[in-house]
Amino acid sequence: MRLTRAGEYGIRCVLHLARNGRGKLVSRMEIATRTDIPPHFLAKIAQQLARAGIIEILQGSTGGYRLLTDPSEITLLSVIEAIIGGISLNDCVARPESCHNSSYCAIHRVWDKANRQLRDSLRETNFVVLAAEESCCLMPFSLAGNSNLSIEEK
Amino acid sequence: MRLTRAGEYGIRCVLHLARNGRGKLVSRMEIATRTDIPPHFLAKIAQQLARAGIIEILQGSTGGYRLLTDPSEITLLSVIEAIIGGISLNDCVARPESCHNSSYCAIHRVWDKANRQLRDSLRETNFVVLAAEESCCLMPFSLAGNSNLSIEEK
DNA sequence: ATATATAAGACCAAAAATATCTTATTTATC
DNA sequence: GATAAATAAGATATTTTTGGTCTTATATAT
Repeated sequence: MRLTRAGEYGIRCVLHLARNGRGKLVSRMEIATRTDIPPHFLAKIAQQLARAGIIEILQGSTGGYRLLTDPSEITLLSVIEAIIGGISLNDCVARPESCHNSSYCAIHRVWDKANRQLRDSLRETNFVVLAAEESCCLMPFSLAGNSNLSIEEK
Repeated sequence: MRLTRAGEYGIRCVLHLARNGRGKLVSRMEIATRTDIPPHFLAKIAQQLARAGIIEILQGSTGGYRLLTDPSEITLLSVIEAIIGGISLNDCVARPESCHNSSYCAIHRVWDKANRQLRDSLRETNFVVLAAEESCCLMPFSLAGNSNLSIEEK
């Protein structure tokens, strides 16, 4: 497991939406601009977030994205796993059947424990906490503005 | 961070050596054959292990590898970090300067904590424990034999 | 000197990650 | 209904990482 760029973008996107509150609709282009995500890449990531039931995508000329659930119910774990799939530190953990007898394997147990701890840490963190605090990966909310942007897609 | 194939091979190599005891010299080809590692790839990995002070490489016609320290002092963490470099779950953790102000960043702290937990788990596990137990990633020691092999590199 | 081992680094191939492009669809508005 | 402005979906391209191989050099025992 590794936090890929896509995973990082997913976090930024949800964090931006969380700072706007649960129901607020934000256009893809605004999110992309504010959080410095390539717009087309964001589209792909948003689809994964939507499939996971985290955001809702609205089409049409006034479309955009918005959170489906309250930021307090959205954890770092759910966002990350929506983007990069299940977290597993090695194959052995993800696919026990790839080993002959993983239940007896000492190495397997170590990775399995580490994997559980990692998931627990990520699950403990929700987006109310993150939205409230400052994050170096994003502009502070106060600077982000809101405004009706008219951003051209090229 | 992710356990790459190279990291997996590094563990297998050290585990095989650990099962032979600290001072025992084992040829590269024997290790490669026993643990199913491509011989040339093993050479590369061994060099990293040697640079980290975990094994010693002996050249010449009776050369091979052997553990420099007691298996009880060798941890999963040291082997893995010898191969894949420092463990970091995201860039933010590896290079704090890559963020504007990572010390204030809520997301940073979550990853940092998870990272510490992971390293702790890996550091707790040494190769005496691993060598004693069965591991699905390797043939059981009893089947591995010892013998003077004359294995052709082709 | 020779045979047999590893050293070291160049090199290549495959996979994954990142990013973009193109065509289609949806929706509000006129 | 036509148009403009947004996203959908998937194909494609680029870059990076990983995995593996090959070649030439060096070391050591006999």
